Amino acid sequence: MIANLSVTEENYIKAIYHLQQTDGNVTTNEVAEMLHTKAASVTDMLKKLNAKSIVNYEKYQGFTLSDEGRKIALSIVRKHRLWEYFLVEKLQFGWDEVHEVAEELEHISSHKLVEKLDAYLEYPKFDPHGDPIPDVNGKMVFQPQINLTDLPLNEFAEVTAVGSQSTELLELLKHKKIAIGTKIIIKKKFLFDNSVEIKLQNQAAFTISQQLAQALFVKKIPNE
Amino acid sequence: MIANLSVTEENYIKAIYHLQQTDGNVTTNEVAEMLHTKAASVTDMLKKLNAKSIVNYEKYQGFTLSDEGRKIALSIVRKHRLWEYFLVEKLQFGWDEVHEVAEELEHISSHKLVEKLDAYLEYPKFDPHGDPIPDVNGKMVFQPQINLTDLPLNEFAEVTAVGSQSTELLELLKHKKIAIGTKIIIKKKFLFDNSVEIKLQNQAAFTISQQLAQALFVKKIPNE
DNA sequence: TAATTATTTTAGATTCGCCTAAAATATTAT
DNA sequence: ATAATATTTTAGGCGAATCTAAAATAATTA
Repeated sequence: MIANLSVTEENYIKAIYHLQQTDGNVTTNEVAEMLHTKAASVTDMLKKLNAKSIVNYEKYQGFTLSDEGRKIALSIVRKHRLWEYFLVEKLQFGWDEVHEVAEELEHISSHKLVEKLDAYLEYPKFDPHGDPIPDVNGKMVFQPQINLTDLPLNEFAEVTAVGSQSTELLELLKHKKIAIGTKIIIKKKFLFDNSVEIKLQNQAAFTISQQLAQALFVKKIPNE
Repeated sequence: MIANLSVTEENYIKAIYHLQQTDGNVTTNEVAEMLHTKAASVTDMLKKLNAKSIVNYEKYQGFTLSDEGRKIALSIVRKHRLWEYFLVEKLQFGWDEVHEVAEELEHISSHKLVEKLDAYLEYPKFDPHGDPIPDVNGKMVFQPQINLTDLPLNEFAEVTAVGSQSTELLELLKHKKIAIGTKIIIKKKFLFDNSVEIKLQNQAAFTISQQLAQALFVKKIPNE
């Protein structure tokens, strides 16, 4: 069913999928930027993926993943997040160092490997960055979560996900001792620069920038 | 130190290494056959690897791996065998189904991954087929082993390795219930076709072909 | 040793993914 | 509505890895 695809093709499919998730509609230039390539190369690939019925594409009219394309994208995302979980939980990698390795591992083709890995890890629902792991059918848990900037003052919450996997962000989080599962309260919001004063368990309050607050997603938890 | 190599280059290096191990000197045609490609393609690659000082090559005069080439080959073999061990020991794969998956996994580039995997597996010395796993410096345990056809009658021995990873061989071994570690005695050798009658623990004796006997390597063990 | 055969290498194409530069189309602003 | 700008696509080329067919060299045999 799932065709034999090159690593390059898979990377394009994944990029389109992720851009579709945030942007809604995706442009040639956005894909080019995400893959550090040029628009002309993207057009070439779109024609190829269109011929394989992985995207619906008409020139100058934009494109979207087909159902088949989405299925493929989900299987790649599944592999990526399972491997990340494996690297952190079993091999003791830091959650800030697994993304690149998983970028390679996600292209290993054996279906049996993925299913056995999933079983070995006991079917995790979220990866180390808080992103949901699609199951074998592509279904994933929807986690009701809000941006930290939208959390009301003095409400208890827990970090559930981060907005990107950039090493810069992860380095900062590590330094601030913020990770998935960290309990957090907003004590104050400063309108001048939209920075927020937060407090973690057993720690003095401190202030984080608007940019950092926007990169954090949380879910409310019952007050203790 | 270890250059950035394409998967294809790595596969050539590995092929040359393995052929060197058995044959001593390797020919263009042998490499072509092993990689299911043509002699002309091998020549092209030899020129490329020569330019990178990975092989010593002079046209029409044969070729060998350089020290650097051997180092690279060992690191690929190390990864291949560690992954095979992981697949069998942790993910419960059958030893007959891991070879192809490991062919893909061996090209994952992260050094840190290999070392952490090795630690996680507690530094195994042999892969599931009985082949030694090179350590981080390329050193591996030499296992004194003999071909089953050279085992004297009625001496206790234990299977330590198999001569190939072909699915055909592994299927046959599975059916005969012969695996790494199986205790074995030769009861009789038949000169007509060089078949041998063997006996495993708690089993009636049976006869195996010359071809199968030649594919089995054993070490003698103290009589019980 | 000379001729035949086998092996290896070169020459010239092909496919994939990429590029730059120019053309086509769409969007935005005047 | 037209002009200016931005985006996307085409055209043509390049490097990696492959192929087939032909040429060069080595090995074998008569």
